[in-house]
This record gives sequence, structure tokens and C-alpha cells, in this order.
Amino acid sequence: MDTNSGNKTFTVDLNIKPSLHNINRSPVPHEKLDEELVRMREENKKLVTMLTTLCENYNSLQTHVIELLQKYSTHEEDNFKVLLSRKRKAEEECCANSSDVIFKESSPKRPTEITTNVSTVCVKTTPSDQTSVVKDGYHWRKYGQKVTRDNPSPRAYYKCSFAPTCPVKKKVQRSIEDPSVLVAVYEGEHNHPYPSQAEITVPLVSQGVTTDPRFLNKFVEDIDTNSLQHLVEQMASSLTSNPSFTAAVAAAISGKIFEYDLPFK
DNA sequence: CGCATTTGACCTGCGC
DNA sequence: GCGCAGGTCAAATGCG
Repeated sequence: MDTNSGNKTFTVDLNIKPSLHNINRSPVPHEKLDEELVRMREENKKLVTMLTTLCENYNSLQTHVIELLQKYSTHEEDNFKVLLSRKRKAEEECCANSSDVIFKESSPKRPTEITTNVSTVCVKTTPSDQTSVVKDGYHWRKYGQKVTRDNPSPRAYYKCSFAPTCPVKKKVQRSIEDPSVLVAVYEGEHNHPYPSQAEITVPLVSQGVTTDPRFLNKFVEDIDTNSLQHLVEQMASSLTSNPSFTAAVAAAISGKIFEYDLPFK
């Protein structure tokens, strides 16, 4: 993983230095003010460069993470099909290991129905949100609900109702590990065009919504500690490279510089 | 009134 | 064959 590309260390103190506040309070030699102005312009340039670099790093990292998640998604689905053929006893043994509990979804109770394109997504909900609705843009009709053995939260069964012939089904259940997370299992492929972009409220990866823990666990396991730590640091820094955030910071910095610049024009 | 949801009954596959 | 568990059906109910 080439997460080191463009990895530079910047030390930024966004607090306004006390010395700057003193500029208008006590008479300072003109040469010193000019010198300070030049220094601040250079600092401003540095900040702009830094923000640009951070944005680039964020974009490349985001692309890389999405690629990895897609890769592991495909890989785990293959493993999933193997697991589906295992006996229930084997599944219960898996339960003994908490990290394997997540593989228990989608029990093979209907082997006559070949379930291709099985995908699982997890959606983080607010604690106050007790509904089990995962808004994905499609129209769903609930046709059943069941309390399963391994999870006290009821599992809801939905069929796609946008097109009468659409075979797609989904099961939605709250995660046993984190009740605030809704786990939706999609089975099948839609045979109709996408109904409405406007109804999408959860772009599952790009908005930081939790993805399938199976994939994330596997993803995290396969990354060595150093890489993971670096990745975490990159992700933390990506928060500060949010375009809105950086724009606000840049505007604030520019504003401050401009504020001190004006009297000397 | 029409549609969606609820919920108990029923079906099916699997393990013992 | 029986019991268990997940999945589905369909009548009842609720809501706009």
C-alpha cells in the first residue's frame, strides 16, 4: 500500500499568535511590519500548499480505501458461498468466536433458490431511530418479520415493490454487536431501472457509514500494524482536509492576514 | 378505499 | 421421524 506518497509533516498553529494582536497596540518600526507581512505571506502560501496536498492525499486515500473495500467485498462473497454450504453445527462453532458471528447472516434455508449477488451493507442509525428502514432509493414491501435465535432484534423481510417482477429481496436486522447499526442483506439483481436518485440518503461508503463488518474485519486483519496506524493517521488528517473545512480554515486565515494587511496598503 | 405493515400460521431444510 | 430454525404466506389491521 502506497500510503506514504506525499506524506509530509506539517506543523500548523491555527491559533492567532499573541504577537499579531500586538501589532495595532504598540508602535512597531515600519521595517519590522514589512518583514512580518512578508513572513505571513509566505506562511499563507505554505498553508495553501499544505491544504492542496491534504486534499490530494485525501482523494487518493479515499479512492484506495474504496478499491480495497470492493476487493474484499468480492473476496468475502466467495468465502460466504463456501460457508453457506456448511452445516449448522459448523456455524455454531463459528459463534464461539465472536469475530465469526458476522458470518452467520443469510442462512441457506432455500438451496433451490440460487442466491447470486448477495450483498450486505451496514447502516449506522441514531440511537433514537428505532425503525429498521434502510433508504437505498428502491421501493420495498415488507412481507415478514422474524426473531432469530442468535439476535434478539427482529429480522424484517422485504421484497422490491418497484417492479412486480423484480426478484430482489432484502433482510434488515439490527447488529447484535451494535444495535445502532442496521445490517441489510440484499439478494438478487434488480430487473428495472433505478427509481430515484433523490431518495438516496445513505451513500454507504462515501459518507462514512459503516460497511459490512465482515469486510472491515478482514480488511483490518490483512493490514499490518504500521500500515494500519498510518492509515488511521491519514484518515484523521482526512477529516481536516474536508473541502468545506479547509475552505473555512483558508478563509479564516486569509481573512486574518487580509485584516492586518489592509492598513499598510 | 387502497396500500403498507403486522403477525401468527405454515412450509421447508437440516441435524439428531 | 421429530424438533428446531429460518423463510414465506396471507388475513387482519392501521393509516393517509
